[in-house]
Amino acid sequence: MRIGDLATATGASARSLRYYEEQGLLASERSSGGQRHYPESAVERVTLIQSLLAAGLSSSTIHDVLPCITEKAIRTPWLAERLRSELSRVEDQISSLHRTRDILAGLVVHYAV
Amino acid sequence: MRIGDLATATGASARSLRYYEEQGLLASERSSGGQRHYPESAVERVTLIQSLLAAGLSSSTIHDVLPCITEKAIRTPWLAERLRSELSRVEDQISSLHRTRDILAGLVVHYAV
DNA sequence: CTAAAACCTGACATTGACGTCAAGGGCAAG
DNA sequence: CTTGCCCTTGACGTCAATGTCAGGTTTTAG
Repeated sequence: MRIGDLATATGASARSLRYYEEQGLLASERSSGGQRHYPESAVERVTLIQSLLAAGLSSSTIHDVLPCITEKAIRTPWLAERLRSELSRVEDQISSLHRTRDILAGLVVHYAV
Repeated sequence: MRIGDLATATGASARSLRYYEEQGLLASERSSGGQRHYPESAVERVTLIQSLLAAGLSSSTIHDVLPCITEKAIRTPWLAERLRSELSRVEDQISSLHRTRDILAGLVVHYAV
């Protein structure tokens, strides 16, 4: 598929897809004319990238952490530690959001008309 | 308390506190010399602002929604709707983060050394 | 073959919540 | 009164992901 197809399939803009590639998060084959072509699996890859970005991971962190999904060889202790660290960051973020949600919910109850 | 005290009490920088005031999120009295003074209650107010910012609310949204905590008069249907809308945004964000956490947790299990 | 649609690179613009620096004024201790 | 620290406003810088525009090339439909 070409970049426009991938864009509509994932909801990401073509600009974002090129940016992901520039950051080393997403690979592409090039046609003889230089245009990007992606396998079907790229859809899943991009939605994963979107999830991690939405969770507040930076693209450089994702770059450090994402390859382990496809390349099994680089299973280092450092990577495991990095993953655990990001996981706990996300868990902290979730519990913080839970408290904030409770605050908002309290307001909603209080201000229901 | 002065701005430095409030900063150390909340962990926010003095710059951030001035920014909150500029955005209409935080009030202050001024001394004769023009320096800001805050009541004790400002600590709670600032931590609340921090929570809402961390939850992804913009400062302008917080501006729309925060006064209802202190000023009881402005209980409008519009405000209630706005609150509900932000609440559901935060809830969506939480469940999205849950999925992301599960992905990361799966990776951690897989790459534990 | 030709026109339209999609794509390319490169560069500058944007947004939001701040950091940071400059140049000066306020305020308590000695 | 002076020293030193904290404060003031104003302005410009930052960062990350993305928008947007320009000028040119490739691919596709007819």
